[in-house]
Amino acid sequence: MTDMTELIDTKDNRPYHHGDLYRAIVEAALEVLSESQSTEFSLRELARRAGVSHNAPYKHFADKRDLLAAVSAVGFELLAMRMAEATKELDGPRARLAAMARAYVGGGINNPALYRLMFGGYLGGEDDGRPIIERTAAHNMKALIVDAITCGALGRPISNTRMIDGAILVFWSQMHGLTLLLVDRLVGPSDKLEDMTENVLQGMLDGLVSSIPAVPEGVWVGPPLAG
Amino acid sequence: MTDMTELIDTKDNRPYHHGDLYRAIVEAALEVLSESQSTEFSLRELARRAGVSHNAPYKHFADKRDLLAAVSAVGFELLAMRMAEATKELDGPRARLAAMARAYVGGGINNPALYRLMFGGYLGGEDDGRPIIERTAAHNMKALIVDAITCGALGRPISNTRMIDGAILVFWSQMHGLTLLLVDRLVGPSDKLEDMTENVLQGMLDGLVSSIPAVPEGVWVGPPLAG
DNA sequence: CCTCAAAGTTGCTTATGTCAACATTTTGCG
DNA sequence: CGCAAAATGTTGACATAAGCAACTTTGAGG
Repeated sequence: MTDMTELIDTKDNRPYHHGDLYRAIVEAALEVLSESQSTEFSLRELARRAGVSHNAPYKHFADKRDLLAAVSAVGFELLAMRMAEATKELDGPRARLAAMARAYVGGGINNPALYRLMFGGYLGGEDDGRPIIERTAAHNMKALIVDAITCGALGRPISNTRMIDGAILVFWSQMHGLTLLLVDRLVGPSDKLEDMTENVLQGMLDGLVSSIPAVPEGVWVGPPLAG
Repeated sequence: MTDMTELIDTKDNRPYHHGDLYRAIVEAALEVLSESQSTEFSLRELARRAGVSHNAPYKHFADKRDLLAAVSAVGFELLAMRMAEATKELDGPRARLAAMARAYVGGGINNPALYRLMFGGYLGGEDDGRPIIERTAAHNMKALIVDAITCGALGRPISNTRMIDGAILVFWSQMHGLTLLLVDRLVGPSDKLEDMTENVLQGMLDGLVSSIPAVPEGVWVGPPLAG
């Protein structure tokens, strides 16, 4: 269990009535989410767990969507930490990439509901322009992948951004897809996760080493930054 | 727009009070789903649209989850049709696989909420053993991919089931991941979908042609059949 | 015809999201 | 220090939803 205490973005730290409701609510949400594996919990339930009245959370979150966005952001931070942790002691860029892949897939399996929430459209809100926070969180995560690739995970250092994006696109979709198929039990069993990841990764990296498909003009890879 | 009239699995066809509420409700759900791009509509809303009382749907669906499972099943059928349609006139197995990939990704982009619903855990219900229907629907879809691969999409016919599953695992996760990254706008823009699909597909197929990673012992690929 | 089960209806209970008005605490500032 | 304003939290209310129960209508089959 990674310690997530530092992660939650408390707007301020002055101990008030409750002390730190914002954090308490987000933590409760993470709890309920991983217990029930569903986002269909109620704000009131979270309030109850935090020992406050049913309307207190509204002083910190505009609505449920807003709360879920915050949870999603924490999820991205956790995943990024997992990936950073997994690669910390590793030198070879390829080994690092492989470790990241394992961490990525493992993180998803570990808490499917959180993973689905993170990638489930709560950060796409171009429509109502609400959540910006988790975009940057997702972006941080991407940076880790970029790093491994530029440093030569594909046999040589890469600097052409089109190619970097191309490689990331392949790597990321592959891992993302594998994770979700595992999460949704369309492939499995998930205790063979390591083998499967290794397998898929191996093939993909071989393919990338022989030819990196540069991304077409105008394509972006990674969450679009605010604006 | 594909005609989906035939797809919906009406339990029986006797025209009763309403005539065919089951179908009407599922159709309403598909409508609302693609309009609102959210599964957070109410059964009552569907009942309203179908012109029946708020409780009528419960004669056809045990609960909301059950209804969503049925919708999900239709989604799989639609996707399978799209894929079949896209490959109908094509001979070369590789061209067929590419066309299927385009259809798969395109189908997701076309109705993100439906796609998320399909792959969003409503068919994993080992926990409560509810939905079986959509598993087989998903399975039918897989068959199309198997076909293309066994027929030589990777340069030669493949018959080793471990290798077939390995190839499908790679192909499927890659397409699935790409689709969801596009759907969630983590990569884009989605009007460059064709280019990106082609790109990713190209690299992946090249990789597969040179070496097909056989799946490890005990791994399954595709929805586990009932039981 | 007449009975019965399927299909649909009305009404109730409990729970939720969210708004509004009110109470309390903290902070910032003269 | 002292107080006004902002930040937090509370109570109450409203509209709406899920789902259960009891009742009514309708079509099918003996």
